[in-house]
Amino acid sequence: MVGIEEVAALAGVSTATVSRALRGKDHVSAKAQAKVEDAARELGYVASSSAATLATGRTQNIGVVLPYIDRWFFSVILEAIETELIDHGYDLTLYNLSGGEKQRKKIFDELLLRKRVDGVLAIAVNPTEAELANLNRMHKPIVGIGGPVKGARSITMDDVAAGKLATEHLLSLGHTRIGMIGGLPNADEEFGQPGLRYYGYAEAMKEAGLTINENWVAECDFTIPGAYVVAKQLFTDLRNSPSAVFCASDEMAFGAIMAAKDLGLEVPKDLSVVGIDDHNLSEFYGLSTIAQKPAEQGRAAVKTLLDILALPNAEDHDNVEEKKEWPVKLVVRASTAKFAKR
Amino acid sequence: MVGIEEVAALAGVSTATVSRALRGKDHVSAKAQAKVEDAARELGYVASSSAATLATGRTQNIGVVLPYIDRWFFSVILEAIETELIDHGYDLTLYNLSGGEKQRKKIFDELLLRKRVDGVLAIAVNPTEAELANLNRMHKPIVGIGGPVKGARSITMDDVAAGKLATEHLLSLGHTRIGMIGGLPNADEEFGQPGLRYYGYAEAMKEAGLTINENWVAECDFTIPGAYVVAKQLFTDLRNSPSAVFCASDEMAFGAIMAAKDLGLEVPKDLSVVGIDDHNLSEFYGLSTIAQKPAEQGRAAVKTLLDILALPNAEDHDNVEEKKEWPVKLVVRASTAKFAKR
DNA sequence: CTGAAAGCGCTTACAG
DNA sequence: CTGAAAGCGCTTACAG
Repeated sequence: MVGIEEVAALAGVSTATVSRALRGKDHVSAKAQAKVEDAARELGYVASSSAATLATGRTQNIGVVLPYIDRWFFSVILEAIETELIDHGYDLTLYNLSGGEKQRKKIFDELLLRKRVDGVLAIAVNPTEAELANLNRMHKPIVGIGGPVKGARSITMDDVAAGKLATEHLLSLGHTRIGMIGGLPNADEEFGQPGLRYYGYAEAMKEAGLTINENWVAECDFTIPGAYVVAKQLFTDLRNSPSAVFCASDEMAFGAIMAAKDLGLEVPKDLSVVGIDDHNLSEFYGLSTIAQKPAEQGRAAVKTLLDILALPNAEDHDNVEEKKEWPVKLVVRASTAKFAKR
Repeated sequence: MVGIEEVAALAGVSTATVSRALRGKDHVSAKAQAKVEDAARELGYVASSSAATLATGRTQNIGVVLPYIDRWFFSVILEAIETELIDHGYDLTLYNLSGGEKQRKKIFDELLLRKRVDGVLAIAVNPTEAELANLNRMHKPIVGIGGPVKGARSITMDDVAAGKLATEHLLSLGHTRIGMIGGLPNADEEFGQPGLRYYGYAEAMKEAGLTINENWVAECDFTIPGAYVVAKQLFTDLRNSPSAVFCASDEMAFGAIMAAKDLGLEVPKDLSVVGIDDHNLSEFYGLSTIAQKPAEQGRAAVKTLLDILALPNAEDHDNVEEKKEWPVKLVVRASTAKFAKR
């Protein structure tokens, strides 16, 4: 395990000069620079990050907290964040909240605070007041994605607007018998996104002067199989069923499309389907959807966080509430079409 | 930022006693223990991990290296590993290799060696000799999953056996016109799994005295859309097409099933399909497949790695080649049936 | 069982 | 531009 002393000895300079040369912060004579670089290379020297952290107070490490990994939105965003952090010389420590309350407590009360990370990225995780207070006490900035974080910065799309935009697309095509698959307002997700998307749907329907048929609104667990089952229920009576369905996620839309197919309904001739996400399989399914570009959201969040960390004063690292709205776009493909009697 | 000194002062003991009480390693009198715990709680003290690492040489952190996150196998295994590590008091630092050669070099030559991790878990990543030599120099154990690691321990299923088992299942049902979708032997994946699975298929066919029809073997990128396209090609001439297809992954099997459906073929009446993985959607698709249980593989790898790290002598941390075969099981569902003329 | 003190390996203000 | 030295905040062998 070669240390800085050995490099200094081989290069014939002090450890201070080695440190300066290798970090490239202070000026070092070209000659010393070269000697140090040669020595470091020859010995295969890599600085110990714990020693550097202890001396500087910076870990060059970001904690990422999320509730799932094995879901499209999360895995895409995680991959983008990781690449972006590495590019900026940061490591990523992963904290998955799937382990329940006890694990969450451990993560927020111990791990994140063990001076292990310089900042936190919270993906669809809403810290409690106490959790945030702890972070503030340590001057650890946190940036949220996938939902607004109370008392801190976040980047998130407007779920109500997304639901409304999707529904209005169906309305614009002449549909009036519009169902919805997704979460109802009381769903206990971290931010109630499912509910928010429902509100957008309800708002659009109301503005169009239409009433919602409650038999055509189905709660669902955001999975393909779940939506498949639920979608079939919407069509128990083909003489009285929706001509269009808004699904609160693309995966549910895939399930709905498959269910329709298996019932002998043609999409979009007999049924229009629109989702939210722009999943990487949406093009394959020809799904019209609301794109939310998670990879770009992730990169933007990394930039926000690193910009804060670049500020020299610790007070500037304090968390302040600041919502940045992420733009949302309708992508029209083959799963939606003008209403036609079937 | 409260440190150990403040806790010691409040508890009226030395920092040595605080450390001992909080780590629970050496014996401490019940009275001192209580005083320290109270003081630590009152101050919200959490030890600095960089200081602890510097003093002990242990980071309590494991580096996980993988080529993708946004793929079923990888996200499932990652989630399982993370939970298991947290349970054992370890953090997980994520290194995704999707950033190309330069990023890989940075990861293996700098990040992993910055004394940041105690050990490495490599998922479907095969370190080069030089990369492994670096790890060995630092006495960092590495355990591989999803492919054998040359010169180190690994847990991996036998891809040839899996391909053979899947093909034999089709043979046992009376099929002789068996196609395959997946990688050909020359595919440049890290370990050539695609090729290995093909060899299993070829071996089974040969042992059954059958020759392979090259028009029925299609290379594919392991995605659903890719397999959909390729599967349709297998059925350009329905009078002369396979009655069964072995797909080297479940996602490709899903694509094949959809393609068959869209062509008006019934699965399994007109076409039997078998995959490899036991993807979480396989039950939904009724897919017969070879289960490889990535979450369990991940947990087993964590156990192997932590067991090594628990050995007190640094030499015991050295890497030795040791392949542990992961058992594989055929799961029969609704996508395979006895051969029948169509 | 407990404390004083050395030491882990860096970084950086200070002095030159 | 460079070096000697203090200091970051823990842990642990040593002595008592």
